[in-house]
Amino acid sequence: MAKKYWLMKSEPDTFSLDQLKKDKTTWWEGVRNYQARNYMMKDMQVADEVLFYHSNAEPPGVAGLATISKLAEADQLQFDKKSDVYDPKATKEKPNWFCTEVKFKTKFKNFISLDHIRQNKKLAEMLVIKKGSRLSIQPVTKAEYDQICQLGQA
DNA sequence: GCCAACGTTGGC
DNA sequence: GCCAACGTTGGC
Repeated sequence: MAKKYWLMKSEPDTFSLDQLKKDKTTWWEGVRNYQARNYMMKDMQVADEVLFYHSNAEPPGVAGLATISKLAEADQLQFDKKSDVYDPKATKEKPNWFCTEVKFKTKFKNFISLDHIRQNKKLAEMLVIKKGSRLSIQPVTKAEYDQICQLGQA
């Protein structure tokens, strides 16, 4: 299957690209949106490329790159009563939420701010700049991915 | 199955 | 901290 390209949002106060660099890999836990979950469960493949996006940040934007390192497995936080993303309806036999493992790849030389994306005509179709697009995992095209890489590493 | 109320996201 | 946009919940 052809490689796919994604944008994954994280709040740097919660989990930043620098943290991922330190940890090397992380399970992308805590997603509680079905559309985002389905992307992880059904569409993501090992070696898919990821734009690591800092949301709720100053400024918001793409901080660097990651890759998918493992296919989706049950999100362990759904079983953890102390977690604020605990799901009482989920059981180990029938988990409700899944997440992939994400591996650090690159921290950009140039942070690509949301503003910067908006100003680039080649990136005009990206979901992240569409009004009200809150989805925390979004597909991107290869062309968009390549363009952002080029800007980030120039 | 509709839809109003409510909660969350995330830029500003 | 505000609030627009959107997703989810739950009564009917």
